Formats: sequence, C-alpha cells, structure tokens
Amino acid sequence: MSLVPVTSYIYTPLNQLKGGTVVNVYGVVKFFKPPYLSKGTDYCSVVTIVDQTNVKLTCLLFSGNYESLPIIYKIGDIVRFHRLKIQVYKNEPQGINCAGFASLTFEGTLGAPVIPRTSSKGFNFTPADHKMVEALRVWASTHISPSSALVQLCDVQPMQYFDLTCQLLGKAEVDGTSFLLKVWDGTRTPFPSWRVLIQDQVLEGDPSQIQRLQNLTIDILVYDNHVQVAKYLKVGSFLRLYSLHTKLQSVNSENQASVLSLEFHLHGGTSYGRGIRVLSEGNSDVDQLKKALESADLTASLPPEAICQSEHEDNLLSLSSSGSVSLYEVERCQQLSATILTDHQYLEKTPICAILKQKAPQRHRIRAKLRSYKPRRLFQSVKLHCPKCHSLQEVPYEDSLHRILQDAATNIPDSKLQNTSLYDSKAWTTEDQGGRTVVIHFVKNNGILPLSSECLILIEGGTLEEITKLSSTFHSVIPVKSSQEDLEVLDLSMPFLIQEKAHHYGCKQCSHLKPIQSLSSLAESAQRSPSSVAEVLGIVPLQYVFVMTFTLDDGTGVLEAYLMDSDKFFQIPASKILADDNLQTHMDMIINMLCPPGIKVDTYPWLECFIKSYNITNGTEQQICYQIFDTTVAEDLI
DNA sequence: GTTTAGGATTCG
Repeated sequence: MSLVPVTSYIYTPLNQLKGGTVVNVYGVVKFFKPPYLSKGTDYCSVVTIVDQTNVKLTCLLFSGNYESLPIIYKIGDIVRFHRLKIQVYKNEPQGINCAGFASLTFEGTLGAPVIPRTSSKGFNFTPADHKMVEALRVWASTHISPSSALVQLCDVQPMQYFDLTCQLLGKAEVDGTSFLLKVWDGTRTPFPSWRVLIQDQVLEGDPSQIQRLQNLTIDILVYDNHVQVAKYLKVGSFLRLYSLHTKLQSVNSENQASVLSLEFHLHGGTSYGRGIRVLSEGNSDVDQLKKALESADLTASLPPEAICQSEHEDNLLSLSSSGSVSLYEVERCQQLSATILTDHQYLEKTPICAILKQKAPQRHRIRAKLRSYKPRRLFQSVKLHCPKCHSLQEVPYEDSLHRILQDAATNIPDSKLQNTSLYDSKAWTTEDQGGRTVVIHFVKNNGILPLSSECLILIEGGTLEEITKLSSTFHSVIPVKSSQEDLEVLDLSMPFLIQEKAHHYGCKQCSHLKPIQSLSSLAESAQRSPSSVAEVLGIVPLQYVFVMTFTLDDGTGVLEAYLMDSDKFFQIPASKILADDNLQTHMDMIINMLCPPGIKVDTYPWLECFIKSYNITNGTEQQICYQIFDTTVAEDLI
C-alpha cells in the first residue's frame, strides 16, 4: 500500500498574479502589521511578501479569530498562503483572504529547522514545501536586507524606533489612553529608564522581582489601540513590541541637577507595523531571550543612580563599568556621521542638555542632527571677515561697485603718473560716453612686460564690465585713480584686487594705504599673490567666510551654534562661491544632505561636531553662545 | 451578509 498526496498544490509566482483569481503563494515577509483589532468586526493583519521574481504583493488578511491569522514574528519570515484572492487596487494586484484561507509561517534564517507555525489543524506539508522554504531562505539571504539583528536594551539610543523582544514583569493601568508595561531583556540601557508614576495598588506583577531587577527593567507606555492588548497580557509572557520609540529626556531632580532618562513609547496606531505580539515558546528568539535573562548581570542592579550630567561629566562612562555597553561605544559602531572632527577625537561626547547647563568657556564634542539653519539663502551666508579687528561686513552688491567706479571715473587721470619704471601705460578716450578716459598700466617685471596671462594691470576710469573682461585676460587687475604724488587704490568698499572672478577686499579700519609705487618692492612671483599685494599696499585683506547658525538637536536638547568658516567645514572656498554656479550647486547638495527638506528630523544624518562656548555681554545681560569649529563635512559626501 | 484596510512612525 502506498501513500499518495491528497492534493497537489500549485503555487503561483508573484509576477504571474491576475485579478479575480484565487491562488496559493509562497513569499518572504517584507513588511507586516501584527494582527490588530480593525474598526470593523475582525482582526486585521497587513502582510507584504516578495518572492524570487522580486515582485511584491501586499495582502490584507481579516479574521474574527486572532489565531487564524499568520503567526509572523519578524521581517524575513517565510509564509505560505492557501486560497488567497487576488484583486486589483490602485492598478496593482492585492491579496485578500477568502473562504478557506490558511497560512503557514517559517523562520527565514538559513539552516534553521523548517517548522511551520500555524493554527490550521490538518495542514498539508510535503518535501516539496520543505524545498520551497529552503529555496526562499537562500534567495532572501542575498536579496532581502538581513532582518535587522535583535536590538537589545543595551543597544538602544535616543530617538530610535526599534522592535524589542522582552519578558513582561509588570503592568498597570495609567489612564484611559495609556497603559504601563514593565519589561526586561537581561541587558541594561545606556541611560536609566524613566519611571512612570502609577498608584502602587494598580501594579500587577511580583513586586519583589520588579524591585530586584529594577535597574534592568524599563517602563513602556503604550497608547490608544494598544491599551486593550496590553491589558490582557500575562505577566511572565514573552513579547515582541514593534516600532517602539525611544526619547531621551532631561528632567530636573530635587537638587536642581539635570538627570537624563530614557522614555519608551508605543504610540497609537499601526503605522510601520506598530503593535504587540506574544511570542510562543520554542521560537528561537525566545530561546535567545531566555539565555540573556539567565545570564543577566544581576550585580548590575546597583542602587538606583541617576546620571547627573551637570555635576559629573564623566558619569556616562561609569555605565560601562557595570558590564553593559556605554552609549558612546554603541554609537561608535552605528551609522557614520555626515561630518567628522579634524581634531580632538579623543574627546567624549556630551549630550546637549548637559552642555546647556554648563558655564562658558568650554569645549564639547556633540553628535546631533541639523534641525535647521540660517540664513536659508546661500548668498546671505557669505560675509567678509577681518582677521585683525574681527569685524564682519557684507559683501558689497554689484550696484555699489558700479557707483564707486562711476565716481572714480570722474577723476582725471594724471599723465605724469603714466609710463614709469614700474609700468607701461596706455590711455583711451571714449567718444560716446562723455569723453571718459580709461588708462591701463601694465606692471613690468624687472623692466620687462610679462605675458598678459601673467601680467598685473592697474586701471583708471574703467567700468565694472571692462574690469571684469580685463580680469579674464590679465592675471590681476587693481582699480586705481590718480592722486597728487602717485596712483592709489580706490575706496576700500571696492575690491583692491580682482583675479578672474575673485574680488579681494581690504579692511577699512585696519588698512593704512601705501602708494602704488610700493608694488615695485614686490618680487616677480609675489606680484600675483593677493596677500603679498595687500601687504605692500598696506592693506589688511578680508577673508570670505560662511556665517551660519545651526540649530542642532541630539534628542536631549536643542542648541544654536554659529559656524564661521572660510573653506574647512564645507570644503568649498567661501571666496569663490559667489562667482561659481557649480560651487553653489555643490553647496546646496551638501546642505540638503545635512538637513534634507521634506523628511522627518529623525531620519536626518548625524553630525559629529566640535563646539566651543563663550560668554557675550549685551548691555547688562550675559549670554552663552556656541561656535562650531574643527569640524568638516565627511569626505565621501562631497 | 458586510466591513475592516489598502504599509509609510508620535507629538502623550
């Protein structure tokens, strides 16, 4: 007598689905919402699967019976759906369960035992099914991003969404819209958990156990639709909480010191699969959890000690001595920063909330997100800075340059100042512009005129257009006017030197102008260097800088820090950007990367910054300000 | 017998 399969099931690849059919499919879970009570009469679970055809299918599964929905624990699990109806929604195939729907779920890990999870009684499972599961595991291992490794409490950081596998130690009703869960996973958070205030008598669970494990226990508040689920959870059960949200808070304790604590929220709704699921025994993640609970470092249950940043900056590090991983160690291994420090890498990071409580001057290393920046327009952020008197001024508009040159053109060029040992001169008189005279003086090297591309010229009576044009032919242009004894540079509201498109300005306050003949003391090579020209002419050159205010947020607090940078931070010279469209585009790309428009702050990249604090006095008010320095945009981002 | 939801973080 031989056994013959009762039915032979045909499985339709996900790229061959047709609306209006009922099919059997296999797939790897790419997304899922654990079963939750819908607004109708049933439980609902949304499951998106993908197979070797790389085609996705989102399935809507409803059932009045919670157990009959697929028992999916995590992304990467493999499912088999029987009798799934295919319909078309928004021009895409969509799966929905129909009469007779049944499912099997398997772990997606390569090499794990192939044991189906299901509530179906007499399900059919053949060697062909076994092969199917293994084939999908192999395919998924190279085509699906590996199901995020188990995040333990010692790994969590502020401002994070993650799935937590844990054991329930206690629960308590807080109010109508929120419910408290006390859980542990055997590891210790890098910051102490917040403690949610409840009335003692409403806490369900073993008080002595909760007391004994208090430093390994976290408080989670679940809201709205999750309250009902939480109410019926059994203390001692193993849970997975999906899309749990962390927030680091600074709270003032009785002695006014700032205390950091980590909050855990399971917000209302089911977005991103937010929800709670009880894990069954025999699940490999439960086995792993049990091991962690057994080997938990109970000696880490030291007397409750809050971490006081304002008093002991080093206290954060004391956590690592307890055997759990410090926040810093965790972060170091996590995503790279969009900026890097050019020095001081040895310095430990300080949370912003702690920095805000400290006196100035200080230096700190922070890791934060660029919530916003000012000014929003690039050209508004470029300023001229005097390294001597530290004054900042606006870059003059072209209009004002026109006006200065127009004024200067009314000055009659003195023919006595033409053709000297320093330069050869050539004069023109315009016919149609009221007899304006333009004189160009070609500066010689050792009595010889250099090639035009290497030649410094002086110009009298030129317009901005003419100067701009000449600057593309000649190496450098100095606008001048005739004076009593010698030629002299114009008002320092005008660039003292123009090289191609670069305008070099001098500080009006710090410069003590010298006659143009002083250029004769310049060596040939120094003749074309702006700093050398400035020096012999008694000019203190101004530096182009980006001046911006960054609003930095690390989840513990928000800090406004100035950036004043010539070329180090963005690795773009502020001196060239106003005249270079490509650099402007590049700059926009960098700033949009650091502070991406249209997405949530949580998804912004991290910025590792070095900041210094300093005091400023405004009348009688003293204020602490912060400035970014020794920080640069990471090489691979530029 | 029909509806639920139709992935796309809260704002406590």
